[in-house]
Formats: sequence, C-alpha cells, structure tokens
Amino acid sequence: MRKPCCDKQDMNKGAWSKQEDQKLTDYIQKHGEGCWRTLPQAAGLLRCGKSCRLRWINYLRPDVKRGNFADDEEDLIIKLHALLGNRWSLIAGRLPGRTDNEVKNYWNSHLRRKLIKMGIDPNNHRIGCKISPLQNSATLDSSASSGSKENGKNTEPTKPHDGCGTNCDLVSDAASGLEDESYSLPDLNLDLNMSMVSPSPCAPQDDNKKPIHESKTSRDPHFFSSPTLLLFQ
DNA sequence: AATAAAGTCAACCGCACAGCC
DNA sequence: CGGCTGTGCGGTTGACTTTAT
Repeated sequence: MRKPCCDKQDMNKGAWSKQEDQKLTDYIQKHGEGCWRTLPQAAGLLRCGKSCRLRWINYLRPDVKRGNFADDEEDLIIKLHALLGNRWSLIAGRLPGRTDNEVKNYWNSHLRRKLIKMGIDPNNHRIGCKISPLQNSATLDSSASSGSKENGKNTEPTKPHDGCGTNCDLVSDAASGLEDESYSLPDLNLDLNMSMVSPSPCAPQDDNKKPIHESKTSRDPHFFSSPTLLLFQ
C-alpha cells in the first residue's frame, strides 16, 4: 500500500491565504520548481506537495493568463477538443498562458452548454443528435464523468469521434465545416504539430526537466500517429 | 428583500506513468 | 525485473457568486 502523498493531519486544506501564496512564490523564485514533495516543508508551508504544485501552476505562475477567454481561444478549444477529446493538458498547451484546469473548467461551464444549445453533442462534436432539454441535463451529468469512476479509471483517452449511434454527422472532422451555418469556425490555420511547448520562463531551467505540457498522452506513441493529427503536420 | 436555483472556479482526489534503485 | 517514489493528469467536489422567482 502506497503512502499518501503527505501526512494529511496538520495539513492546511482549502483556499490559499495570501501569506501562503507569498511563501510559495518566494520559494519557487529562489529555488525553482520541482521536488514538490519536499517543497512545502522547505518553504514553510503546511500544504501537501500536490497542492503546492497545483496552486503554482494554475494560479501563481507569472505567465498564467487570467480573465475571459477570447473568441478565438474558444474556437480553438472546441476544435482541439474535437480532435483530442478531454486531454486538457494538451489543449491548454496550445493556448499560451492557459492552464489545463482553466480550460477544463471553461469547457464544462461554458462551451459544453454552448455546443448543446447549438444542437451539437459536446462529447463527439456531432450535430443532428437530438438533445432534448431532459437529455441535456443528462448529457451534462453523464458526460462530465464519462468513463471515469464508474468503470474504474478510464485509461483510454476519451475518444473524440466515437459514434453516437445515430445518423448524425461529425461536426468537426478536423477542418471540415459545420453543417449548421450559424456555427462556423474561422479558419484558424491550426498548427497542430505537437511540438513541445516552451516551459515556464520563470523557473530556472534544468535540461533534465520535462516541459510542463509534455503529458502522458503526448508520450503515447499512438498519439502522434493519429491520422487526424497527421493532417496538420 | 428573501430564497432557491444555477453557474463558476479553485482545489482535492485517485490513478497512471516514468524513472530510479 | 519488480517495487517504490515523484509527478502529472483528468474527474469531481464544494464553497462562493450570480441570477431568477
């Protein structure tokens, strides 16, 4: 049995205070990112390493862009989600200054609803799947947790193009247009080469360190050989 | 003005993977 | 080779805010 990542007793949980933020920021500015397990103690924080990492990556990092998503960012997320499914870290990697958590939240709170309103199934980006108001909420609920806990951890990445079981047409087969004229993505001229995103400029760079967004999914050999993605290379 | 419902988002949790020993 | 550890990811939760009634 693996030890928990931290001794949960004596640990702060919940929202971060200004002082905690300051301690974490100061420490990372001095020593750089990494070694999250030992960082809290070294920085004088009563937090677990995972919590520190999350706080830094999603909130404190100086290159984190905060605020509303621009229209082109929205479009890009929708398009990337059609291609990649729920691989938020990869999607976020194409949006400078955005974090996977932020993209995920934005998708779940804004974009899913937007697509549903347009009659598009946000799970497979197909139109023509009739989504009744009742189904709407059901879809929201079920797909939000699709394939996660109920069947155990879903090790397969969400399949973006799995069939919906009807005659509905695929909305976003990469660059194809949408049948619904009211919904047309601008030609974003996406460069979807999966080049590594440059790591955070704030952290002292260690050549051995992995780029921030080199996710496990991008390491998947099948990932790069995806026919859809190759279209963009 | 009060309350319920809906929406938002920061943070937590559990799991998987890579690397080290 | 197998176990252990550190890290990163995606899903989920719950507190807080906003909107509707």
